Amino acid sequence: MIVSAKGRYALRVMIALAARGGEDPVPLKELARQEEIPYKFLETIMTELVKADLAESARGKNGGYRLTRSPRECTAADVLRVTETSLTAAACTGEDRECPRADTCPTLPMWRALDEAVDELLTHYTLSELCKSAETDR
Amino acid sequence: MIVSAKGRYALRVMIALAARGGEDPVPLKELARQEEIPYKFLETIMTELVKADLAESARGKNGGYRLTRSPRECTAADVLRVTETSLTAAACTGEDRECPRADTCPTLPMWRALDEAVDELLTHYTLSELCKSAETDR
DNA sequence: CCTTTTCCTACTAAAATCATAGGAATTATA
DNA sequence: TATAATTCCTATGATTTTAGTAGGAAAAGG
Repeated sequence: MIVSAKGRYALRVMIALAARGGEDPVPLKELARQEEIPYKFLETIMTELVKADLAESARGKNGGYRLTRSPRECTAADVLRVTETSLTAAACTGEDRECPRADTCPTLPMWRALDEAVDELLTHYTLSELCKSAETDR
Repeated sequence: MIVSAKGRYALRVMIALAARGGEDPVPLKELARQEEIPYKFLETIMTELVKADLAESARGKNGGYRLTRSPRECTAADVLRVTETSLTAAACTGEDRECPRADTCPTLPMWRALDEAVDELLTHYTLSELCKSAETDR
């Protein structure tokens, strides 16, 4: 499975926030209920999204979360890069882990192509588009 | 990480077999050494590839493994479909696990698009092409 | 019969994934 | 200023997946 539950939850929540339009912060409780995501798990997810500056929080009564950017300027790739431990196809394609076989590895070009294809596709989906398809599809 | 070590090993071995040209079966011992893959782990991998009819085995002395098909008719997708528990983006996109939210899920179309993109790319790489790029690249 | 090989059945260790628990800090508002 | 609603922080636990190991049975060639 390419995308973890965490990533799917994160995307759903971001889309839900986008659908709300934006002014008032939405409390976690409400998001968790609406999206059927375990409350405490979602808490850890929101923390990551806030740290990554994709969402911002307001503490205390009437607090909650909202997006930092316009839904048109936030892509699925942005979100998933935060939640997924790795979006790259193979260990060898990151900057960090260069495997010793890299020079002669026959599969490396394919992994790179795969990375690129995935990245490009995910970058094409913005939150606002994802909102729209939820309305119009089916 | 999209592709497991098992899948990367499997591809490397299939490419190695393709590179040999084909008549004589290649013993596991030799493949494991050449490709630097743990012997016993590779054994389990080969079992799966044989069951999936991508490779065939010859037991006993002078035995080993060889490809069942021409390298031109075996793609990376064929190999990875055997080794990866799931190549689909999200749990909801398989035939088996239809999540209850599928009807209104805003992300489902994207997961489907992602699945298609990955599949198409991996289907374009045949073993024979992967062999070639190992020779000509760099 | 001996050697080389695959085949079969189990087991295990480590890592990642998916959460849960409990309480402290902050804020609006009555 | 008390209270309720909220996020923030730190830690822990359960389950699943991944990656690999162990030991020997079965087959085949010479």
